Amino acid sequence: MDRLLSNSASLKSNEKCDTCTVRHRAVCGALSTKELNHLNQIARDKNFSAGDVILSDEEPADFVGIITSGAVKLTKTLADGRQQIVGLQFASDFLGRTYNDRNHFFAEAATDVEICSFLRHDYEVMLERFPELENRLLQHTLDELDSAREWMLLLGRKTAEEKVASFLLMLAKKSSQIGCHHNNALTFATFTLPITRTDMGDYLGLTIETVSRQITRLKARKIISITGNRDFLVPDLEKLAEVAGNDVSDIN
Amino acid sequence: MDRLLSNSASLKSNEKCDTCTVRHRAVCGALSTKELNHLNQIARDKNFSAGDVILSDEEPADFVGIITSGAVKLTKTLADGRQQIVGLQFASDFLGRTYNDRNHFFAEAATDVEICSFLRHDYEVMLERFPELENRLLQHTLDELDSAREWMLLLGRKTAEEKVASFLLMLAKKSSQIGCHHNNALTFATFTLPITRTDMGDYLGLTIETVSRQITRLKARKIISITGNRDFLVPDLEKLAEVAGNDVSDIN
DNA sequence: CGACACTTTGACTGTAGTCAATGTAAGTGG
DNA sequence: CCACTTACATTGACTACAGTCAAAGTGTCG
Repeated sequence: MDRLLSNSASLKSNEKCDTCTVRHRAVCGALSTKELNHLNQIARDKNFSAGDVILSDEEPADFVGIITSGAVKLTKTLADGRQQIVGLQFASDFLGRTYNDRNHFFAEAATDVEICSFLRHDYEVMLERFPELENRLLQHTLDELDSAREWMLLLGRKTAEEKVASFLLMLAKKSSQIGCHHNNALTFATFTLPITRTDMGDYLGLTIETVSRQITRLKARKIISITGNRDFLVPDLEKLAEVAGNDVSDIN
Repeated sequence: MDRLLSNSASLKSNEKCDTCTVRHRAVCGALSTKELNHLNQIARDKNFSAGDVILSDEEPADFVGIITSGAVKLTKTLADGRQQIVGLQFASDFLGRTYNDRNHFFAEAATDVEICSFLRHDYEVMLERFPELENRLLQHTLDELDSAREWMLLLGRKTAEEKVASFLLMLAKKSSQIGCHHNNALTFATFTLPITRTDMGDYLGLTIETVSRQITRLKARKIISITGNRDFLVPDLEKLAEVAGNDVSDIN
């Protein structure tokens, strides 16, 4: 602990957890104030600029962490350069692989990113010490698995139009979680794309041209409208959901 | 417990765990003999015939379990009937969703299936009581997430030929885990398809016709040969891996 | 043997990919 | 302030890979 306390500049103060914007949504929300204090002691902030590689599949990662701001893309690449984004993570998401020193993907900062990080080994000790923390991580991992499987359906069976609509719908729903809820019947949404068209293609298993064409079509059909370059407005989420091809039971 | 003990016919005896073929690979491998005894008390065997629905995404599932024999496919379906298999599970895999009474997919028996099952609530109590068990479940879930992401790369970016070759390679590797290891340099493999061509298509995001054509091509190129109808022989795994487009670092 | 389910093969089509050019916006330096 | 660069996005013409529709082939079981 002395080792960790020595660099006081990058250490988080106790109050930092109290004012943390993601605390309740993140895995640490499972902990009591006292327990949180222990975690606090070993946490340190890391900052990345858009484009930075946060984790590589080549070298073992020595840390894990919770994203406190920004967007992170998890990518896998074939030998000839074809790329697939296998996960997009935002504030409050857990980043990194416990119990395995090898990642099977890259994590890249899609925007500027702030991470509340822990040395992997130290964090694993905490997991052992606080079963609630491990339980919360398990639940988070199960949710991620559900999302991954939802995306498998999209990649394997949806058309280009449905793929693009599904992605925009996902962002629209995410933004409304953070922004204001209208009286249960949320009908419209605005949001800003956190990633480029190329990334959209890599996330949806499409080329950038196809993504662009589908966006143009959705615009022409008045299902979306674009203000500025990356700012989207969806006037009727129901209509977008219809195009996305989700059946009623879908939550994601 | 009385309630559970009453139906002695379907109860597992203590010895059953000792002779269990999947014990060491499954999540219960984390437990000591004494702890295992507790789990044993609440376990009961369930049997399903090929085609049976094991879990539905419509009704909440009240049980979870470990597959002791057979193959289970996890499926998701769009409103118009397009289907995607989002996971294939075999002996020793954990089936079901803890901490959530809603499944987001169907689980269907691809072959006849035997499951060592637990009431979901009872199992969650065990998870709380034995942190090693929960830890093992977390690790299993993390591995499943890794596999799901590997499959996202396949679905989003691989060609039909690469998809089929990847699937066959996966089965070949799985069979050699169960069968005999040759002195580290395993060059050939034989295995039996656990699923139909239709299922292969649903797993790979292809039509049955495309799957069939690609298999014919691989046969013509002598990369695989088929004995009987579902029995495959791969003379040179390296060559198959090359067609599958996996880069060297891939483990799965 | 016939019925049925599953698989293969063929001819044709269509969706998304490829290649190429143009458009747009933000930033740099003369 | 304007020309220039650079990165990102859109649009167009053409192509190809996988999908669709249809028919024939194979194997299994009663």
